[in-house]
Amino acid sequence: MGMFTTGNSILDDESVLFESYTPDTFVEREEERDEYTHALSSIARDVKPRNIFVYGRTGVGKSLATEIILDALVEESQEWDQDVAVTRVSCEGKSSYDATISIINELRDDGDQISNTGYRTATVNEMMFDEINGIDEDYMVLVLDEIDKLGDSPGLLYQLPRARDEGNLDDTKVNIIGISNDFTFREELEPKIQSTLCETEIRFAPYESQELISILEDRAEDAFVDGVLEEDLIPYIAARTAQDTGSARQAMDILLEAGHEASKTDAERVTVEHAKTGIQEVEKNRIMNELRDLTLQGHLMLYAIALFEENGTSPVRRKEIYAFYKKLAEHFGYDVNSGKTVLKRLNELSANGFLSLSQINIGRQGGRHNQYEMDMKHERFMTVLREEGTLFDEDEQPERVGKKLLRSHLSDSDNQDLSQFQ
DNA sequence: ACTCCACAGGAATTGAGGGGTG
DNA sequence: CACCCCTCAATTCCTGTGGAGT
Repeated sequence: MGMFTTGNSILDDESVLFESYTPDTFVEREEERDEYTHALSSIARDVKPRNIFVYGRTGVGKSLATEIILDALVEESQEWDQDVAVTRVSCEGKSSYDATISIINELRDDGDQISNTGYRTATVNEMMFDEINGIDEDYMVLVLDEIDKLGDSPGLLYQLPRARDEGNLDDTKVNIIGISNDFTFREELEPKIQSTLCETEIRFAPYESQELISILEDRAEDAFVDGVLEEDLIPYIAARTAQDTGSARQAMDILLEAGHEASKTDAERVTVEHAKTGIQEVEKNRIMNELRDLTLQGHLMLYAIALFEENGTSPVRRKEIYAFYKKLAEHFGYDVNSGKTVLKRLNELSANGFLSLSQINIGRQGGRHNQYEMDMKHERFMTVLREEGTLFDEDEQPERVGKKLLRSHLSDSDNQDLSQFQ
């Protein structure tokens, strides 16, 4: 059997389960979609719609609903004799400045793009308003996806909703749709921005088990060969996912991994057992992806903590992590960062869910300090670390190398305490 | 109720790296 | 070319603080 066989007896067209796949029909989420469509429908009467703020966790259908509804809007608006331009920008990992440039480039021709750096902020803002004023359509819908990931909130969000009042925009009627994964984002906005940006709010709740079942069944029909899914499979995946995140994305990933597992083992049907493996696989991929986004220094820090964890000295305070991290960095020949930088990074790792942080205060004798421990199994982290290959080659064993380093570190750092045992 | 420890975490700053304009 | 702008990682400086011991 070749590596890329086409005659798979389990999977028919797995791409239906990929993130990149956009289905043309949308199952579930009817209420939200009605609300959404309704909010934009005033264009038919030539009235500028109110700005829309959409929120809900990842994988609950926000982006897909937006895409489908806006496609329909562009099409239907012809019947109403209105032209609508849609511009979509993802704000993930961008500052206001970057996002503004993305909007400009989105509106410009391919040959006329500007660079991400170099211009002063005022110039960039002016360019954006020029572009927006320059479009031919009567209405423009500007979708700001992942708006909560915008690095510095005020800039762009302050400019845009108020641009009309300030006289920066003329004929074009700009409507903003902000999409956020974070519920608290809205409350953190300045009242002024909040009231303009969130004129209409649409909340997408996490999917419930039953809804996930219909989504999975819908996709599975095209993705798998008929009749290969064990009866309990989809309900099982749906139930597990509903308890965890309620994300259709996650559920589909698990289903796909279960399918892979079944084909890999030449099974005839995809079973709940395969799904269990799938769940682990998805979790591992998640860690791997997030790990890939971390710097080498971040890997070093996690490695240090994983070793403490393996040694059974579970929550470790920053001071100790730092002392050991320093030795690791020297051993591997990397820069040694200052204590403050390490603290900052540890807190970032906690925010990303790699570590969990607890504050300890032992009063007069010791004051206050932070303790960290891994928020995942250290064995799993070690595997990913080896496969990732930043600190180690595939054939090396991080555990073995580290154990030795930790042991020698502990013996030089407190040899007074240790001497009484020898 | 007050003290006082050991550190947390914010602010300000720097320096390298990206790239603009005239 | 000289000079300017934005970003990002990291550093130093410094003020803030929770609660056991008194």
